[in-house]
Amino acid sequence: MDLSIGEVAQRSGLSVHALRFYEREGLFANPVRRLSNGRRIYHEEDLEWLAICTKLRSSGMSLATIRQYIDLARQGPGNEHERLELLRRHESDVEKQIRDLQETLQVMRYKVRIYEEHVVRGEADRLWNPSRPE
Amino acid sequence: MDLSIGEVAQRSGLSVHALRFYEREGLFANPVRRLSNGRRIYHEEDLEWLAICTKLRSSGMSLATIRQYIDLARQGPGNEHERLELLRRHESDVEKQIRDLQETLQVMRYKVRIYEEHVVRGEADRLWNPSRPE
DNA sequence: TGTTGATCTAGACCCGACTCTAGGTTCTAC
DNA sequence: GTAGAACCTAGAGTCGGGTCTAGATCAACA
Repeated sequence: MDLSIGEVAQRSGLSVHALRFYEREGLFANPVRRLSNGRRIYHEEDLEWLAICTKLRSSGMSLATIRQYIDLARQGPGNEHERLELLRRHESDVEKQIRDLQETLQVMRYKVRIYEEHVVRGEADRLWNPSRPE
Repeated sequence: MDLSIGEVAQRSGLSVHALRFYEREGLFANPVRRLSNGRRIYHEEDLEWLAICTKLRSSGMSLATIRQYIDLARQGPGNEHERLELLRRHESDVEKQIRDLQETLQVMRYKVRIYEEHVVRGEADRLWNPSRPE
Protein backbone atom coordinates (compact mmCIF):
# COMPACT_ATOMS: atom_id res chain seq x y z
CA MET A 1 0.00 0.00 0.00
CA ASP A 2 2.89 2.31 0.80
CA LEU A 3 5.00 3.55 -2.06
CA SER A 4 8.65 4.48 -2.02
CA ILE A 5 9.93 7.60 -3.73
CA GLY A 6 11.41 5.43 -6.47
CA GLU A 7 8.08 3.80 -7.23
CA VAL A 8 6.32 7.14 -7.26
CA ALA A 9 8.97 8.52 -9.59
CA GLN A 10 8.43 5.64 -11.99
CA ARG A 11 4.67 5.84 -11.93
CA SER A 12 4.40 9.62 -12.04
CA GLY A 13 7.10 10.22 -14.60
CA LEU A 14 8.76 12.76 -12.32
CA SER A 15 12.34 12.22 -11.12
CA VAL A 16 13.05 11.46 -7.49
CA HIS A 17 14.88 14.78 -7.44
CA ALA A 18 11.79 16.54 -8.68
CA LEU A 19 9.62 14.81 -6.08
CA ARG A 20 11.87 16.01 -3.27
CA PHE A 21 11.95 19.43 -4.85
CA TYR A 22 8.14 19.55 -5.07
CA GLU A 23 7.93 18.61 -1.44
CA ARG A 24 10.30 21.39 -0.39
CA GLU A 25 8.20 23.76 -2.44
CA GLY A 26 5.06 22.72 -0.60
CA LEU A 27 3.33 21.20 -3.57
CA PHE A 28 2.01 18.15 -1.84
CA ALA A 29 -1.49 18.33 -0.47
CA ASN A 30 -0.68 16.06 2.45
CA PRO A 31 2.70 16.58 4.03
CA VAL A 32 4.74 13.59 2.97
CA ARG A 33 5.07 11.11 5.84
CA ARG A 34 8.19 9.16 6.70
CA LEU A 35 9.08 5.70 7.84
CA SER A 36 10.95 5.47 11.13
CA ASN A 37 14.16 5.27 9.14
CA GLY A 38 13.48 8.65 7.53
CA ARG A 39 12.37 7.38 4.14
CA ARG A 40 9.38 8.95 2.49
CA ILE A 41 6.17 7.03 2.03
CA TYR A 42 3.55 7.92 -0.51
CA HIS A 43 0.08 6.63 -1.31
CA GLU A 44 -2.22 6.33 -4.29
CA GLU A 45 -3.76 9.73 -3.57
CA ASP A 46 -0.36 11.32 -3.96
CA LEU A 47 -0.09 9.78 -7.39
CA GLU A 48 -3.52 11.08 -8.31
CA TRP A 49 -2.61 14.52 -7.17
CA LEU A 50 0.72 14.39 -9.00
CA ALA A 51 -1.13 13.46 -12.18
CA ILE A 52 -3.31 16.54 -11.84
CA CYS A 53 -0.31 18.63 -10.90
CA THR A 54 1.47 17.51 -14.01
CA LYS A 55 -1.50 18.46 -16.12
CA LEU A 56 -1.65 21.88 -14.54
CA ARG A 57 2.07 22.36 -15.05
CA SER A 58 2.03 21.24 -18.64
CA SER A 59 -0.85 23.59 -19.31
CA GLY A 60 1.27 26.44 -18.07
CA MET A 61 0.30 26.84 -14.43
CA SER A 62 3.35 27.88 -12.45
CA LEU A 63 4.46 26.03 -9.36
CA ALA A 64 3.71 29.20 -7.41
CA THR A 65 0.08 29.11 -8.47
CA ILE A 66 -0.24 25.43 -7.72
CA ARG A 67 1.13 26.17 -4.28
CA GLN A 68 -1.48 28.88 -3.83
CA TYR A 69 -4.14 26.36 -4.62
CA ILE A 70 -2.71 23.86 -2.18
CA ASP A 71 -2.50 26.49 0.51
CA LEU A 72 -6.17 27.29 0.07
CA ALA A 73 -7.11 23.64 0.19
CA ARG A 74 -5.02 23.16 3.30
CA GLN A 75 -6.77 26.00 5.08
CA GLY A 76 -9.95 23.98 4.83
CA PRO A 77 -13.51 25.22 4.28
CA GLY A 78 -14.27 28.89 3.84
CA ASN A 79 -12.32 29.80 0.75
CA GLU A 80 -14.14 27.79 -1.89
CA HIS A 81 -14.74 30.94 -3.85
CA GLU A 82 -11.05 31.66 -4.12
CA ARG A 83 -10.30 28.12 -5.17
CA LEU A 84 -12.94 28.22 -7.86
CA GLU A 85 -11.73 31.57 -9.05
CA LEU A 86 -8.18 30.32 -9.32
CA LEU A 87 -9.30 27.33 -11.34
CA ARG A 88 -11.50 29.44 -13.58
CA ARG A 89 -8.68 31.86 -14.23
CA HIS A 90 -6.50 29.01 -15.36
CA GLU A 91 -9.33 27.65 -17.42
CA SER A 92 -9.62 30.85 -19.41
CA ASP A 93 -5.88 31.02 -19.60
CA VAL A 94 -5.81 27.63 -21.26
CA GLU A 95 -8.59 28.66 -23.60
CA LYS A 96 -6.54 31.62 -24.68
CA GLN A 97 -3.48 29.45 -25.23
CA ILE A 98 -5.53 27.19 -27.46
CA ARG A 99 -6.84 30.11 -29.50
CA ASP A 100 -3.33 31.50 -29.92
CA LEU A 101 -1.92 28.15 -30.95
CA GLN A 102 -4.72 27.68 -33.46
CA GLU A 103 -3.94 31.02 -34.98
CA THR A 104 -0.26 30.16 -35.23
CA LEU A 105 -1.23 26.92 -36.86
CA GLN A 106 -3.21 28.79 -39.53
CA VAL A 107 -0.24 30.98 -40.32
CA MET A 108 2.14 28.06 -40.45
CA ARG A 109 -0.09 26.03 -42.70
CA TYR A 110 -0.38 28.93 -45.06
CA LYS A 111 3.39 29.35 -45.15
CA VAL A 112 3.96 25.66 -45.65
CA ARG A 113 1.45 25.58 -48.52
CA ILE A 114 3.24 28.40 -50.27
CA TYR A 115 6.54 26.66 -49.73
CA GLU A 116 5.23 23.49 -51.21
CA GLU A 117 3.92 25.25 -54.27
CA HIS A 118 7.28 26.87 -54.83
CA VAL A 119 9.07 23.58 -54.44
CA VAL A 120 6.77 21.97 -56.95
CA ARG A 121 7.46 24.74 -59.44
CA GLY A 122 11.17 24.46 -58.81
CA GLU A 123 11.40 27.98 -57.48
CA ALA A 124 13.16 26.74 -54.49
CA ASP A 125 15.12 29.83 -53.64
CA ARG A 126 11.99 31.76 -52.85
CA LEU A 127 10.81 29.40 -50.17
CA TRP A 128 9.79 31.27 -47.13
CA ASN A 129 13.00 33.11 -46.75
CA PRO A 130 12.65 35.85 -44.21
CA SER A 131 14.56 38.26 -46.36
CA ARG A 132 12.11 37.78 -49.21
CA PRO A 133 8.78 37.53 -47.46
CA GLU A 134 5.71 36.39 -49.40
CA MET B 1 12.24 53.97 -44.27
CA ASP B 2 15.02 53.05 -41.84
CA LEU B 3 14.00 52.13 -38.34
CA SER B 4 15.98 52.59 -35.15
CA ILE B 5 16.20 49.88 -32.53
CA GLY B 6 13.84 51.85 -30.32
CA GLU B 7 11.18 52.01 -33.01
CA VAL B 8 11.52 48.32 -33.73
CA ALA B 9 11.24 47.57 -30.03
CA GLN B 10 8.02 49.55 -29.81
CA ARG B 11 6.47 48.05 -32.88
CA SER B 12 7.57 44.46 -32.26
CA GLY B 13 6.87 44.38 -28.56
CA LEU B 14 10.36 43.08 -27.88
CA SER B 15 12.74 45.06 -25.68
CA VAL B 16 15.81 46.73 -27.16
CA HIS B 17 17.81 44.35 -25.01
CA ALA B 18 16.03 41.40 -26.53
CA LEU B 19 16.63 42.72 -30.05
CA ARG B 20 20.35 42.98 -29.45
CA PHE B 21 20.28 39.56 -27.83
CA TYR B 22 18.43 38.05 -30.81
CA GLU B 23 21.02 39.55 -33.11
CA ARG B 24 23.90 38.04 -31.13
CA GLU B 25 22.09 34.73 -31.28
CA GLY B 26 21.86 34.91 -35.05
CA LEU B 27 18.09 35.13 -35.21
CA PHE B 28 17.89 37.78 -37.86
CA ALA B 29 17.54 36.63 -41.42
CA ASN B 30 19.52 39.56 -42.76
CA PRO B 31 22.52 40.57 -40.70
CA VAL B 32 21.51 43.84 -39.10
CA ARG B 33 23.20 46.76 -40.84
CA ARG B 34 24.64 49.80 -39.13
CA LEU B 35 24.79 53.51 -39.72
CA SER B 36 28.25 55.03 -39.91
CA ASN B 37 27.91 55.94 -36.25
CA GLY B 38 27.45 52.30 -35.32
CA ARG B 39 23.71 52.44 -34.69
CA ARG B 40 21.56 49.61 -35.96
CA ILE B 41 19.11 50.14 -38.76
CA TYR B 42 16.14 47.92 -39.41
CA HIS B 43 13.50 47.71 -42.12
CA GLU B 44 9.90 46.60 -42.49
CA GLU B 45 10.99 43.08 -43.43
CA ASP B 46 12.72 42.76 -40.10
CA LEU B 47 9.47 43.60 -38.37
CA GLU B 48 7.64 41.03 -40.44
CA TRP B 49 10.17 38.42 -39.57
CA LEU B 50 10.08 39.37 -35.90
CA ALA B 51 6.32 38.96 -35.92
CA ILE B 52 6.70 35.43 -37.24
CA CYS B 53 9.53 34.77 -34.85
CA THR B 54 7.35 35.83 -31.97
CA LYS B 55 4.61 33.49 -33.11
CA LEU B 56 7.04 30.62 -33.35
CA ARG B 57 8.43 31.40 -29.92
CA SER B 58 5.05 31.71 -28.28
CA SER B 59 4.03 28.42 -29.82
CA GLY B 60 7.00 26.81 -28.14
CA MET B 61 9.72 26.80 -30.77
CA SER B 62 13.08 27.32 -29.10
CA LEU B 63 15.49 30.00 -30.20
CA ALA B 64 17.86 27.20 -31.19
CA THR B 65 15.33 25.78 -33.64
CA ILE B 66 14.55 29.19 -35.06
CA ARG B 67 18.26 29.64 -35.59
CA GLN B 68 18.39 26.34 -37.42
CA TYR B 69 15.70 27.53 -39.73
CA ILE B 70 17.48 30.79 -40.35
CA ASP B 71 20.71 28.98 -41.04
CA LEU B 72 19.00 26.85 -43.68
CA ALA B 73 17.42 29.88 -45.29
CA ARG B 74 20.77 31.66 -45.31
CA GLN B 75 22.43 28.79 -47.09
CA GLY B 76 20.14 29.45 -50.03
CA PRO B 77 18.53 26.96 -52.40
CA GLY B 78 19.06 23.23 -52.03
CA ASN B 79 17.69 22.51 -48.59
CA GLU B 80 14.00 23.19 -49.11
CA HIS B 81 13.19 19.74 -47.91
CA GLU B 82 14.84 20.32 -44.60
CA ARG B 83 13.11 23.64 -44.17
CA LEU B 84 9.74 22.10 -44.89
CA GLU B 85 10.44 19.25 -42.56
CA LEU B 86 11.36 21.60 -39.77
CA LEU B 87 8.16 23.55 -40.25
CA ARG B 88 6.05 20.42 -40.43
CA ARG B 89 7.60 19.09 -37.28
CA HIS B 90 6.65 22.24 -35.48
CA GLU B 91 3.22 22.10 -36.99
CA SER B 92 2.54 18.68 -35.54
CA ASP B 93 4.11 19.79 -32.31
CA VAL B 94 1.61 22.61 -32.08
CA GLU B 95 -1.21 20.23 -32.93
CA LYS B 96 -0.18 18.03 -30.07
CA GLN B 97 -0.02 20.96 -27.70
CA ILE B 98 -3.56 21.88 -28.67
CA ARG B 99 -4.82 18.37 -28.09
CA ASP B 100 -3.13 18.21 -24.69
CA LEU B 101 -4.53 21.55 -23.66
CA GLN B 102 -7.99 20.51 -24.74
CA GLU B 103 -7.74 17.40 -22.65
CA THR B 104 -6.60 19.41 -19.64
CA LEU B 105 -9.53 21.71 -20.21
CA GLN B 106 -11.94 18.78 -20.09
CA VAL B 107 -10.51 17.63 -16.80
CA MET B 108 -10.57 21.11 -15.31
CA ARG B 109 -14.15 21.73 -16.37
CA TYR B 110 -15.20 18.48 -14.80
CA LYS B 111 -13.44 19.37 -11.55
CA VAL B 112 -14.92 22.84 -11.52
CA ARG B 113 -18.41 21.45 -12.08
CA ILE B 114 -18.05 19.12 -9.15
CA TYR B 115 -16.76 21.96 -7.03
CA GLU B 116 -19.69 24.09 -7.93
CA GLU B 117 -22.17 21.38 -7.06
CA HIS B 118 -20.54 20.94 -3.71
CA VAL B 119 -20.60 24.65 -3.02
CA VAL B 120 -24.28 24.81 -3.90
CA ARG B 121 -24.99 21.97 -1.51
CA GLY B 122 -22.93 23.63 1.17
CA GLU B 123 -20.48 20.78 1.31
CA ALA B 124 -17.65 23.14 0.93
CA ASP B 125 -15.00 21.13 2.66
CA ARG B 126 -15.11 18.47 0.04
CA LEU B 127 -14.26 20.80 -2.81
CA TRP B 128 -11.50 19.36 -4.89
CA ASN B 129 -9.12 18.88 -2.07
CA PRO B 130 -6.22 16.77 -3.17
CA SER B 131 -6.30 14.79 0.04
CA ARG B 132 -9.91 13.82 -0.59
CA PRO B 133 -10.02 13.32 -4.34
CA GLU B 134 -13.39 12.88 -6.07
C1' DT C 1 30.05 -10.03 5.40
C1' DG C 2 30.49 -7.24 2.07
C1' DT C 3 28.97 -5.03 -2.02
C1' DT C 4 25.29 -3.06 -4.55
C1' DG C 5 21.54 -0.11 -4.84
C1' DA C 6 17.98 2.89 -2.86
C1' DT C 7 17.46 6.49 0.07
C1' DC C 8 18.63 10.71 2.91
C1' DT C 9 20.24 16.07 3.39
C1' DA C 10 22.18 20.42 2.05
C1' DG C 11 23.46 22.92 -1.19
C1' DA C 12 25.70 23.81 -5.78
C1' DC C 13 24.82 23.87 -10.56
C1' DC C 14 22.35 24.19 -15.13
C1' DC C 15 19.51 25.87 -18.96
C1' DG C 16 16.80 28.93 -21.72
C1' DA C 17 15.58 33.30 -22.46
C1' DC C 18 16.05 37.17 -21.36
C1' DT C 19 17.24 41.64 -18.46
C1' DC C 20 20.17 44.80 -16.52
C1' DT C 21 24.54 47.38 -15.42
C1' DA C 22 28.54 50.09 -16.16
C1' DG C 23 30.86 52.99 -18.70
C1' DG C 24 31.14 55.30 -22.92
C1' DT C 25 29.43 57.82 -27.41
C1' DT C 26 26.08 60.42 -30.11
C1' DC C 27 21.96 62.98 -31.31
C1' DT C 28 18.45 66.59 -30.36
C1' DA C 29 16.69 70.62 -28.43
C1' DC C 30 17.15 74.64 -26.08
C1' DG D 1 27.39 74.43 -25.15
C1' DT D 2 24.99 71.67 -22.31
C1' DA D 3 21.21 68.59 -20.60
C1' DG D 4 18.88 64.59 -21.50
C1' DA D 5 17.44 60.85 -24.42
C1' DA D 6 18.82 57.17 -27.29
C1' DC D 7 22.31 54.43 -28.54
C1' DC D 8 26.73 51.35 -28.12
C1' DT D 9 29.58 47.00 -25.95
C1' DA D 10 30.82 43.44 -22.78
C1' DG D 11 29.54 40.99 -19.50
C1' DA D 12 26.96 40.04 -15.11
C1' DG D 13 22.54 38.87 -13.02
C1' DT D 14 17.81 36.86 -12.81
C1' DC D 15 14.11 33.58 -12.79
C1' DG D 16 11.67 29.26 -13.14
C1' DG D 17 12.07 24.73 -12.86
C1' DG D 18 14.44 21.55 -12.13
C1' DT D 19 19.09 18.46 -11.90
C1' DC D 20 23.18 16.88 -9.81
C1' DT D 21 26.82 16.09 -6.24
C1' DA D 22 28.91 14.72 -1.96
C1' DG D 23 28.82 12.29 1.82
C1' DA D 24 26.12 9.49 4.87
C1' DT D 25 22.74 5.78 6.11
C1' DC D 26 20.21 1.71 5.26
C1' DA D 27 18.42 -2.69 3.03
C1' DA D 28 18.91 -7.05 0.54
C1' DC D 29 21.19 -10.54 -1.33
C1' DA D 30 25.09 -14.13 -2.26
